[in-house]
Amino acid sequence: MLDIKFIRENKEIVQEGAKKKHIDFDVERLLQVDDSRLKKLKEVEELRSEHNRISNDIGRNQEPTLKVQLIEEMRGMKEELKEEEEDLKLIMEDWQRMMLQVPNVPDMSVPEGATDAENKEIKVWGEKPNFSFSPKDHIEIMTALKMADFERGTKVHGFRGYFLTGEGTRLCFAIWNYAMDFFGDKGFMPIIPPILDRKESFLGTGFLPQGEEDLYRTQDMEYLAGTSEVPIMGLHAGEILDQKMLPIKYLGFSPCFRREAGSHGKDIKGLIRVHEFYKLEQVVLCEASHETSVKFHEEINRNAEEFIESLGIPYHTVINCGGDLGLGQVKKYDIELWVPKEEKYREISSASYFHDFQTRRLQIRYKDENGKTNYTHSLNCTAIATPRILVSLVENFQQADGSIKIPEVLRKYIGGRDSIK
RNA sequence: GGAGAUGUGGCAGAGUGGUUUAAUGCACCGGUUUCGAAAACCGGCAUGCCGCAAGGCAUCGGAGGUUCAAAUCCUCCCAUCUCCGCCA
Repeated sequence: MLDIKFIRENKEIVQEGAKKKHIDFDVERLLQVDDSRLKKLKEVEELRSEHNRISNDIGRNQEPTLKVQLIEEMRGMKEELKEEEEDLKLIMEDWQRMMLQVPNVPDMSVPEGATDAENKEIKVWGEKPNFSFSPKDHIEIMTALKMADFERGTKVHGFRGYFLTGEGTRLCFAIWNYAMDFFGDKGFMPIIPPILDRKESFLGTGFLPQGEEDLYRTQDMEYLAGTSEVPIMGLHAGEILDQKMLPIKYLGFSPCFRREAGSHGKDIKGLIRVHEFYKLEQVVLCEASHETSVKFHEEINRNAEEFIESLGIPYHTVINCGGDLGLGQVKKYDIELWVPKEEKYREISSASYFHDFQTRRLQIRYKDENGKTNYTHSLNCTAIATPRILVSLVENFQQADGSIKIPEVLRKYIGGRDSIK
């Protein structure tokens, strides 16, 4: 959510921002609704003021006949006030609905474009493997090594189901434990949040009201989060933090549930697109300055790059174009890993910042040194997602004999072994 | 799942229909005093919105309702505590 005053004072910027994001939003219409909101608010408040004044007089007045007379008078006024309040309520509902739809303004550096096809590559790292044999895809490799069972996964879960078995499971634990150490060293506090959450945190982070169809919902009207960003952002909702607490850096670990509605034809096999997976996520709350947000955005994205580099998997980083940004995002980088069999890069990480878009919705604030209350800024970036990482890991490190070479840094987390056979 | 109790500012805590613009204390901030500090004294001290300002409106866990008037009465929801049941 944006500040209505900011919108009023910068309506061209907000309108241009929506256009760049390819989101259909009419700022003029919002401002018209806001005009009527302010007008009606003034009328209602004046009536209430008069109403309160006379009510207090009645309370103070001990003379019975005058009291009865005033109470009679108030009845008529009450009717008028009720009507006006009803009008205001309707306007407010319209206003709030629109306010939740105002897209945050993308940064100047975000490239134009409608879809992810127009994201711009800004970095390439690593050497793509040259195989002396015909490489296999991750499904074939992992099935042969009994690291995963897709057929039975489908039997038990249905479409997009999978079991991780044996060394596949061990490899995940190794990656999680390595990531805990790696990101822990960078000052992130590990945290396991509730992933079955009330709707407030989804509204606050911007996954609702848009995006309802991508979420699983329970019979108690709770939702399963698709990322620990949701509950972690909810963690400090409604709080006024001490500036000395900032920046707050959390490393969330959680299962993630995604319905993948509308993507039925895509990635129908393997571990690329699944309904449930596990993810370690970097979440940062920092002071309300654009420069600080940018600094942390670069930092958390770089953390994710360094993690991938330490594993030795070739990747590139892209800056997402306007049309590929979410409602609240100001700017986003995706890190994509090389998948040899497909001969293309696939997304593993996504780093975004929001300014105060999320924290305004969630009411996460802090007092600065002047005693002024500000909304914090928020950012998040994948640390590592499993089992998707396994796709690139097993395909890039597959050997002629069908085994997989384990990256140096992971070995101590998997019993010192250097390969999976 | 059942029964009961409770929910008031950063904290403690008064307030059960109308001089409550939410008492009082603690904490915190500023001042006086002091070489400096403590103590004492004086002042300030919730949040949001409208307004250039004066000022006004709203908020006592949340949402509705009754009333001329609600922290106070009613309904539903949420949370906490105590007990019972169930359970990894």
